[in-house]
Amino acid sequence: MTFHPDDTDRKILIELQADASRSLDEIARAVGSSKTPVWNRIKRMRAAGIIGQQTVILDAEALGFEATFFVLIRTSEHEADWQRKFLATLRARPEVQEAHRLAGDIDYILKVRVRNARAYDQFYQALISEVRIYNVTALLSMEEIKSTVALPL
Amino acid sequence: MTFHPDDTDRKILIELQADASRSLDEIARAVGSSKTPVWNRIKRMRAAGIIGQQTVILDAEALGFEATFFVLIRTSEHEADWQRKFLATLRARPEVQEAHRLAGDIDYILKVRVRNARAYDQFYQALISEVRIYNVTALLSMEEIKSTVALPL
DNA sequence: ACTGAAAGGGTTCCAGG
DNA sequence: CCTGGAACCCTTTCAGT
Repeated sequence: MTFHPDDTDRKILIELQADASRSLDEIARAVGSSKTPVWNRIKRMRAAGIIGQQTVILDAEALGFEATFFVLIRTSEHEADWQRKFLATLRARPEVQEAHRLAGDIDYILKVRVRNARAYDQFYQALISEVRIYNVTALLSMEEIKSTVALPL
Repeated sequence: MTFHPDDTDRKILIELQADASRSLDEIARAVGSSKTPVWNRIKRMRAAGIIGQQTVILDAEALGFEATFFVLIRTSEHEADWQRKFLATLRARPEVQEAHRLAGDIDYILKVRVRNARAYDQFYQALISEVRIYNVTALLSMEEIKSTVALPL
């Protein structure tokens, strides 16, 4: 199930991660190949789902999203039904940018991006009214030191 | 310093976040406008830094990045010098996808994406050998429930 | 598997309303 | 500030090596 990129594939992925707006010609030159082979490789990796969504990174602060919270959640409920509802809630809430189920005594971690602390409280109230949660700790980010979606290929 | 997108700007940003590979014509149709005005708005927002990097989301699992850790860090050192070195280390390490300075008794949180637990340990050993850290808790992700970079515009 | 070329479509820019 | 069009560049495909 794992994909094993060769050297050229890996270089292509690095280039696309860094700047997906460049032309095929530029990418081909950067990886030391030419248009058609690069195009075929990209097409193959797209079809295989290795290359997914093409998107644009927006300046969250400039657009007024000034508060990021990491939310640590402990629950006492572990039935399938509770979990299904919890996951559906998280996926439906656009302010939840990341959600992970964890090993260990904290069960879930969320990354929540909102305009301000009040918006976080509204999210929090909505969440605990929809599903039973045993314990919540919110960590407020004061400064985003680093943020990337690039994999260290 | 905050940018106030009008309705059309906001629609354009939503479309670009969802799929930046579509043509200007398609985006213009989706937001109920036409090519030139949409092009001018995108150009303006790019120049202002509202629209940043254009990138591609890769399938981390398929490429063999099977372990994600959230790392909670407490430190006793708060001098400018220590902090400068710590930040430089984080920024230099490609396995660190996110790093935030926090309010409260946990000082930093990192999101670290690696191939396996052993690679995490190598990162951890390198980190603590470069900077003094008082206390570290690593939370291991068992399941990525949700992951998006889109802002809830 | 790569090269080169050709057709169609897209981006970018500009004149005019 | 929008419309429409023109020029140029890119993507996509295909035949040939």
